[in-house]
Amino acid sequence: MTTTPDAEDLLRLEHQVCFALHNATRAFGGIYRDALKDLGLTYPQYLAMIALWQHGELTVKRLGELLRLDSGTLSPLLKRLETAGLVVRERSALDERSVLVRTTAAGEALRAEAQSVPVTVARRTGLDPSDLRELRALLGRLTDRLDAAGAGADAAGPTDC
Amino acid sequence: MTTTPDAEDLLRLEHQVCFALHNATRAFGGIYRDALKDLGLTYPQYLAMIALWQHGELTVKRLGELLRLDSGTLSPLLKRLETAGLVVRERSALDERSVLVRTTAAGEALRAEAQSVPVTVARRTGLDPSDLRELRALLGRLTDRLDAAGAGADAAGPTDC
DNA sequence: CACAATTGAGTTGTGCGCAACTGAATAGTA
DNA sequence: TACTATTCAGTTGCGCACAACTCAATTGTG
Repeated sequence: MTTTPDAEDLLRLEHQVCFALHNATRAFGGIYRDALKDLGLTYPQYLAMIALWQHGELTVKRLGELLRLDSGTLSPLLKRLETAGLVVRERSALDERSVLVRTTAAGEALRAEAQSVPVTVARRTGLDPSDLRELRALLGRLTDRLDAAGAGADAAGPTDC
Repeated sequence: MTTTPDAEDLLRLEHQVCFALHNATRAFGGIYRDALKDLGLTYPQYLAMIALWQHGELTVKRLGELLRLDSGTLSPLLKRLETAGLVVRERSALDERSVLVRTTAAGEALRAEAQSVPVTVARRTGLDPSDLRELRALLGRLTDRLDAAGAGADAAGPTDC
């Protein structure tokens, strides 16, 4: 049915969706790097703080689920946040395998400063809030789809070739 | 005009567009990692090869412009591709500051194998080509906008607050 | 209860991405 | 023609992402 589009065409840089995605992520990263400089946070650290502000005390595992990160990334990241005095880590008494992470007073204090970050980013980018909401929803669906495709064997529907 | 949305709301994990973007990029990365395993390439290396297949010989600088990467990232990446025997680097005779990068025979041979990668990825994700085209265009505009905002001072238009 | 399997956090190693820097080559200018 | 400024590639250092691994704690099963 679909005439196979010229194979050559598929390998053009401009045609790689993931490349466009990658670039947008990095461009956004630059904006955030700037906005977060004063807070002394990297963007992933900022996301971790957001998760902790929002949910309160979390295990490393739960935090990893929320942020889509494994312990290999989170452990050193949390260690840096702890060194910065923003969080504390403590073995769970109920399950000694788990480690509970929670914000310190300094970490909570940072929350007030962080309020301005989304505002700054929105202003700098000048993007329409409703467009952003739509984009976010679209990306969410895309990620779910890709995760499903990554987890199982072939996705694309049961009747696929 | 727009009633400032609750500041608390802006710091919710689900509301971070960049987070959604980041996650989609990483989810896509997983798919590509799989698809590229046989070629022995990482995703950024794959993009570099695509650029070289498409444009032929390129300076490191030009390649960096195409891929949105600086020499700090490209130099070691190209060194790895050279070690793998896929590209060669050579000082330009016209301008001894520049280094020309081009594919080897092995690098060209890999092109045939790489033809299947976009097909595999498309099949695994099962995403509608027209949706993808639209998403790519949207992301392109977003990136341009973010780059402009990052380069200049405040973007958001001249009449912004 | 004993013991294998699983779970949770951490470590190690590799590669990417970026800032800040070095050093050589070229361009621009007094 | 000297001399400064810029350009280009590369290096260093740091943080993130991920695979593969370790080790202790817990769970499941006989």
